[in-house]
Formats: sequence, C-alpha cells, structure tokens
Amino acid sequence: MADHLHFRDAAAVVGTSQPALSSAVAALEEALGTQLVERTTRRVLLTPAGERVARHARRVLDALDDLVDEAESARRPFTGPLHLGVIPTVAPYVLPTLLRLVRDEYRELDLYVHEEQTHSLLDGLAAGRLDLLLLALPAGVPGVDEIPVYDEDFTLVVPEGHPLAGCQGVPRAQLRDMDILLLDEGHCLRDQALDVCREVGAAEAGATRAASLPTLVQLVAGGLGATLLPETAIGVETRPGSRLAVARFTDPAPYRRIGLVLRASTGRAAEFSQLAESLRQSIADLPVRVVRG
Amino acid sequence: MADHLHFRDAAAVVGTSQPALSSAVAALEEALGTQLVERTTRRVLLTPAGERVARHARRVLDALDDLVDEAESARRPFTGPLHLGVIPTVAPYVLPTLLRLVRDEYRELDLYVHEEQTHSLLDGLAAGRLDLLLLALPAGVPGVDEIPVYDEDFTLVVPEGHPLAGCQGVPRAQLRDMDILLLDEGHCLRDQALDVCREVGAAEAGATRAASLPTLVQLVAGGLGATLLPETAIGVETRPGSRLAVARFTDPAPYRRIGLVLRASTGRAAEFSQLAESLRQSIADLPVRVVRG
DNA sequence: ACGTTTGATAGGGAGTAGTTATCAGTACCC
DNA sequence: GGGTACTGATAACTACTCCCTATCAAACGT
Repeated sequence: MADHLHFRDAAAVVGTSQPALSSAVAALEEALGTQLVERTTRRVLLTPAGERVARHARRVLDALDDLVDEAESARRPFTGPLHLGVIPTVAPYVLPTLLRLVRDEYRELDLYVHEEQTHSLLDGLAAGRLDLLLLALPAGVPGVDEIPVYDEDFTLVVPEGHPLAGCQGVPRAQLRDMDILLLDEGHCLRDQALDVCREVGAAEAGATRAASLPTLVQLVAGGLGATLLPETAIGVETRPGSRLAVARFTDPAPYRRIGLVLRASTGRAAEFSQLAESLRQSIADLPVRVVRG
Repeated sequence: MADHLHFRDAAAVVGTSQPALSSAVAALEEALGTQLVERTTRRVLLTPAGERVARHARRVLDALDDLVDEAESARRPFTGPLHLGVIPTVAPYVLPTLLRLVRDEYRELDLYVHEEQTHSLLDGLAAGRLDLLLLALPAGVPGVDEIPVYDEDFTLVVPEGHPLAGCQGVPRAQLRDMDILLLDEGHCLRDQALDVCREVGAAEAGATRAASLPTLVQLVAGGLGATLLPETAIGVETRPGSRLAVARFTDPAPYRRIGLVLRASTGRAAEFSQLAESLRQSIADLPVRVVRG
C-alpha cells in the first residue's frame, strides 16, 4: 500500500480485494487513532504519520520474516543448541569420540556437555536444562525414553604384582577375598560395582571412597585394594607405568549398559535416535559391545 | 507463554482461555512447521526452536509497540515534519515572523520551508511533497482548500527624487505615464501587478524583467522606471540609503490576498486553521490587513 | 489406588472479514 | 463542455475463523 499508493494495485499484490484493503486500512487508522493516508478518488497519499507507521510496519514485517527464517532453520535437525549430560565415569572415555563425531558430521550442532552425576542429570532433563543424557541404563524414572548404545564389561583392577594380575578368567566369587575400593556416593558406577559385590557376598573395603576414577586407581596403585572399572576406562587409567594390572572376569563378565536418555515428550526422538546410531558407529574402536534398539 | 511455561496461567495473562491459547500455539507450530513447546500433562518446556522463536516474537512485539507509540505521538497536532511552500515574494518578509512563531509556540514542529514559484508549489502540494503552501489567493486549482491570512496593498516604488515620491494619493491611472518594471515570468507578483496595469491601460516597460524583488528595486533605484511592491516588502527593500521612494495609491489601493493552501483531502485542516490563526496574530506588526475565514 | 492438575479435544455460537455489486467524485479527453 | 473511465468508499451477504464451555485422558503426588 505504502509502495503502490493505489488501493486496487496494492490489494492485488496482497492477494485480496480492494474493499477488503480499504476497510483494513480504515480499521488500522481507527485503531491507531490517526489518519494514515489521504484519499482522493484520484490520488492516494501517505500522511506524515502514515510514512512513519509504514516505516515501523516494515520493521515489524522484517522481524516477522526473521522469525519465520529462524523457525525454518530450526526445522532442520542437528542444528542449534544441544545440551548433553554425561556421567563422570563415561565422559572422559567417550567424549573424545563424540566430539570428533559432532565436529565432523554435525557441524551445525552447538553441543554443550554437562558432566554431572545421574540424579542431577535426570533433574536437569526434566527441568529442560538438558536435552539429552548419556548414562548407565536403566534410568529408572518415568517420562523418559532410553536408547541403548553399548554394553561394557567391568574389569578387575589390581595393583601391579597382585596374584590375579593379568588373569583372564577370574570368577566373581573371588571378590569375596579382596578389598574392594569404590567411588563416592552418588556415582552410579559405585552402585553398579556394589551390585556385583553383593551378588557374590563381597563387601566394600572399609570407609575409603574416591571422588573420581583417577583417584580410585591411585588408591589401587597404592596397594589399598582392588576395584572394578568399566572397560572404556581401562585404556586411559591403566596405561604403562601406572603400577596397575587388570584381570578379566569369567565369561559372562558383569557389565553395564550405557545409552541415551531423553524426555518422552521431546519431539526430537528421531533426531536423537540417529545420533545414537552415529555414536554406535563411531565407538567401534572402543572395547564395548554395540547395542541396538 | 514463554514466560509462564504454563498454559492456563499464560492464557489468563493474555486474557483468553486455555483451549484458545492451546490451539493458537498449535496453529503457530503448524504454520512454522516446527515444534515450539514440549507438552507433558505435567510440564511445559520450550524447545530450542521455541526459545528462538519466542525471542524473535518479542522483537516483533517491540516493533509493534514502537509503531503504536509512533502513531500515538503522531496523533498530537503540531508535531513531526511539515513541509511548507512559500512564494519568493512572500518568504523574505513573513518567514522571520513565521519561524519565530514556530520556535516559540510549536517547538515539536519540524518545519521545512520550500521557496518556489506558485505553479511549482501547487505541483508539490498535489504530489504530496509539500503539506501546506503560503501564497497569493486564489490558487485557482481544484482539490485544494484555501485559508486567507492577510491582505496587503500594492505600493508604488519610484526612484528617489521622482515627482511622485512620498505622494499619498496616487490614482492608478497615473501608471499609464510611467515605465513599469516587473518580475520575470512565473512570479505571481508579476501577474498581479500586470492586472493592475491592464486595468488602467498601462504597459510594461520594455523587456527588462527582474528575477527577484531585490533586483527589481535595484532597477528602479537605477532610474529605469517604477514598480509595484507589496507592502510587506517596503520596509525591507526601501530602507534609508536605497535611493528609493514610495507612493501610496488612492484608497482603495490595489492589493493581493495571501493565505494558506492545503489539499482538501489532508485531514490536517483543523491543525492548519489553527496555524493560520496563530500566523495572523503574529503578523500584527506587519503593514497588512488580517483576514479571517 | 485415588484425587488433583495438566494440556488436548469436541461442539456450538458469535463476530469478523472477505466477497461481489454498486455508488459517487474527479480527471482526462475529445 | 460533456462524456467516459477510473478512483476509493459503501452496502449486503456469506463464510470462516476464532473463542468459549464442557469434557477427556494422562500423569504426578499422596
């Protein structure tokens, strides 16, 4: 309208009829309480107020276009921010792979990694602070969906020179005769190891608990006892010179399942499923068993 | 909605019902093709896309507020731009008064003065380039309204020492015996003076025409003839030392009517009428007869 | 297991907004 | 000067949208 200064032409451009536009402009003037256009049967002019309103209207429309563009781009999956929560006993060993994956295949994904314990992650997921979690399954809370990614065995870690060092077929019952060191309360790995111990009637060694896996292995290296580590941690934590040795359990070894957790209501389920599959393919070099479905 | 994360609360704030808001959000999502909020029967969360859309929506609303504010301020008369066209034979003598008036009483008025000849002003008015004109009435074109402001007599200007110098009752017929100098074509003052001359059968002196009033009086001072000047110009153009003298015509003297001209469709008629009245009061010190209505 | 609270859905009614047809005024052209 | 064509406004009618009340189904907390 402001461009054409002609009701019929402008109406045609907008795809409506001249009376409709006419009354629309009249309604706008009524609403604003200001005359916007000067009408003659021969000429249409914008009043100064009309000029300014038209300028502002263009700004409004621009902002609307931006909004639509934003929505348009948001419709593409694997773009925009993704807040991923990862438990501390998984993060150090899987993140390198995951970050490389995102960098190579999901360039437009803004990945924010939050390393917290399971309960905190689940709270964050429910509150909307986090979008996706990578932790040990099952999460055991309602309202979430789980996508398994891989299983990893637990491995026995002992001090260098320990009788079991390098042993490939340790029966779980052997744990009863050992001092088992565990992580602090709150780490799910602690509970998982405890489960294994309880299963065979083994007990935690005294009150010594570690705040992190590196600390834990230091305790083991110091000869205070043995511990259970997930396979993915072995390569990093028991490197040569660490004064540690590993021992495998008899098949089937105890294991934990690691997977993605998302809100059941998320609407990005398909996207996350695909992400899970990409992750499975990326961790082929880790000592884990990929799990689908 | 983005603020409350709760359909019922948000609906209450907006002043509508929960189903209405629910379907509105659904419709928006449909239109944008993107999920904006995650709904649980227990919790409402914005998706990343929803966050961004909400941010953009706020910008849209801000722009709309600006628009409304703009209209609001535009509703106040005597604010914003006013493009005033003035003829050259009026501008130098009335503008000082007018500008002082605007500066003192209409501080928020952005006055732009355009000094052009009548036909150009009328074109500009019709085209919307100008909002208001100050010129000699009648304009003689359709579609415009006229507001008379004042009448000013024509005064005879002669060289110093001329037989009529200082004479207070010169009959118009006297013009027949004089060399009358006039402005260039296009100046309405030329036509007005010509009318006076024709009335009594007087003729223009040769081909000598001036482009401006100052030039014209220089010609008179140089002894090339006499001319007719509007009263408002006398004080400025025939100051002491200008080697000019004036003579008044017998009552009733020839005169011209000066007034405002606006588009009949303008919608600012009331504003301009008030401006005219202010102008009338401001020019009390000029040698004119104020005219109302 | 039950009650409360949440968002979604169904159905009906009112108001808006669009359509076509027509009017009235103006400029242009012969 | 008169006719013509084109302008925006108006009228009457229609259709649709939007909103409301009432109700439902699911999920959390007790």
